[in-house]
Amino acid sequence: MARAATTSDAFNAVAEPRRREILNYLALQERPVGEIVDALEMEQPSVSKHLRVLRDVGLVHVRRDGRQMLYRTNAEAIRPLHAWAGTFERYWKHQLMRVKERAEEKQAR
Amino acid sequence: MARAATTSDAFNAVAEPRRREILNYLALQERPVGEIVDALEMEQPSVSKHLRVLRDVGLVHVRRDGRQMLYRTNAEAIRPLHAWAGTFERYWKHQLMRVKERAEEKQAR
DNA sequence: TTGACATATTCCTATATCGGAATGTATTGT
DNA sequence: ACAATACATTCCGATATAGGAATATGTCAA
Repeated sequence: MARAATTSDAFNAVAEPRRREILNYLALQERPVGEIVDALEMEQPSVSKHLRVLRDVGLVHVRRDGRQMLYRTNAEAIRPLHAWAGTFERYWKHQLMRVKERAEEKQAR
Repeated sequence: MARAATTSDAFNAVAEPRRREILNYLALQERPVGEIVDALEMEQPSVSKHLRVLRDVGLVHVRRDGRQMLYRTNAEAIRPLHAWAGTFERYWKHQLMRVKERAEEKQAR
């Protein structure tokens, strides 16, 4: 078999650096495609395709305004990702504490 | 061109569901490959390959113990992911607040 | 209706996997 | 040294992109 489809979930969608850039850019406020193209210096078809993926997994919302399409990041859809990563928080805190303890032991000697 | 290499960063590495399962499993304590194979019901070569990817991006640590290789999740490497997703927290909180406000307005009428 | 503008989609190609099967390598026990 | 155990790697085939170029679609303005 081959790899899982990118459109399957948020994890795959944000694996692409360009799509993360787009999400960052659209977090503050909605923007038309043309502005994304200019701001991020990407080809228009490329932006449209990435937006399509982001839209399919619900990471962005769209609405039409005349001939423009206004996109904005749907932060809600990023929560599961944050939540998953967050389950490891206690572990890295614990790891950091051990590093700190060792440093203090060394200091004591 | 084609897609970015999976081994390039943590985002790509965790895009694969099986690798997330492995990370979850190895978070609590280190385990030999064989136990991962049994616990997650995956083929041994498959597990080894996923571990290789995780190791290349620093998401797991390894040490040898006799003929076993003991792997454990390096939670530290997940922090950047958590941090990135966390930058959107204020937005989803804001969105939720608006939803709540609308509900209350409706209630008032 | 026609033309211009803003986006989306399609077609094509090179490449990056993922899984399965087979094989290679390292370490231990006898 | 040799067999057994525990993993890792390689080779293969099917599929999923990402990007570029060209084209299609939708909307507004005159």
